[in-house]
Amino acid sequence: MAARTTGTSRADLVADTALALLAERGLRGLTHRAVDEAAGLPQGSTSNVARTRQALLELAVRRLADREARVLSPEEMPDPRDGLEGLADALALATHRALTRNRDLTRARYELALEATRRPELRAYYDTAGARFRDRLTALVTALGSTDPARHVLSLVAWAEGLMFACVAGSFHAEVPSPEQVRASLRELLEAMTGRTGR
Amino acid sequence: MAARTTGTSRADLVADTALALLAERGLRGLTHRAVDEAAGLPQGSTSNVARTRQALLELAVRRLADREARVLSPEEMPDPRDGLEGLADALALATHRALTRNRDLTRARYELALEATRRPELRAYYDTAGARFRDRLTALVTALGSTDPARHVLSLVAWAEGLMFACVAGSFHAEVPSPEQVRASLRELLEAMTGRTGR
DNA sequence: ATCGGAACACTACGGCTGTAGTGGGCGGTC
DNA sequence: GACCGCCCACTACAGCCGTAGTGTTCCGAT
Repeated sequence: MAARTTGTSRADLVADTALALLAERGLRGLTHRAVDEAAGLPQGSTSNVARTRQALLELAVRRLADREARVLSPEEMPDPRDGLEGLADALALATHRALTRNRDLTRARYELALEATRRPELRAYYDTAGARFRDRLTALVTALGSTDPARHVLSLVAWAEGLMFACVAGSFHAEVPSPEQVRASLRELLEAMTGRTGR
Repeated sequence: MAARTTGTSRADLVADTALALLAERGLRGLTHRAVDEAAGLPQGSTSNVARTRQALLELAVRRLADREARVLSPEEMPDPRDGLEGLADALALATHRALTRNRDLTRARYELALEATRRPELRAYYDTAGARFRDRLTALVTALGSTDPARHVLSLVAWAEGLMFACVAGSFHAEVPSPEQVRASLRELLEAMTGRTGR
């Protein structure tokens, strides 16, 4: 649990606690009162920050988008001149972080993604953040000589997303794969996309 | 909604309705009374078939495993002699079906996968079904000359799973990709795994 | 110093959910 | 034909959830 203790506004504290709760107990465990309790706030606090459930979900999604934006920020993106290896390294690192340090955030994201299916207002945040990331990725694979950038970006994102989902929601194994394995698979993928043959 | 109308036992009707509800309204929308109503059964029926919520979830997961087992049955698997193209075709077809005809089933599976994180009893069904499918896939990629079958199977499954999740829970686009695109990407993946270079 | 407003703590309530209990009808058995 | 057991419809109830309302406290502006 353990959301921020200081320095952040009350709304951020509520949002972070909501995300932690989402990761731990799912959508069904996210209630106004549960957030109050988990955050150590007096009863009614969450209700005041976000009166309706819809508002609470939007608060959580907005906060999630904020925190993930920092992780996938341009500074974290590799230099195009680092080529295939640079991109593979950067993506492997981001994936690995999502499964370790930011595991709760990742899990909360999947919970909310499913919910966003039924709440169009939530979709907006996902769509814009996702599109921005994909645009940057498109530029990178194009620079690498991709023969079909749009399809290749979708493929890359799907691969990473599927790996993360499986690790976090346990389709195959609870252990996170070693960064080397992730890098190896990513290199393979990228090589296939650029027509290069593996070593 | 429209679950079965005849021929199936009451328990199956309840389970199918639960799965449909899960796809449409998520875990929060799955309640005993909601199933009664959606299935057109008198109040209390679902409660009798599965008294506790845990029992209802297990019923749904068991039914899901049954229905998916038919889809991913050995008969649907390609003949190893059909080679790379055969495997790519089969996987593309299965993926495409999961996104069209069996879309609700796929969505329900993701809902339950997230819930299974917190309910170990549900995990068992996923684990065994998944392991069986992966074993068959391992044999196929090995026959194709994969240089690292275990990792390659994980990679293939992650790719397909990620694509399906994105299409169903809308990370990038609600439209399902054309089967040709799916096949193209799969061929690329498989070629990379077997060291073959794409034409 | 006073006023106004915002953030906050607390209470209330209608509705829904999970689960237990109870009686009735129906089919198979001696 | 009488009996027994199972499945089923229905009711009951306690707990929790979302949301509205109300009074209070605190702070900045005047």
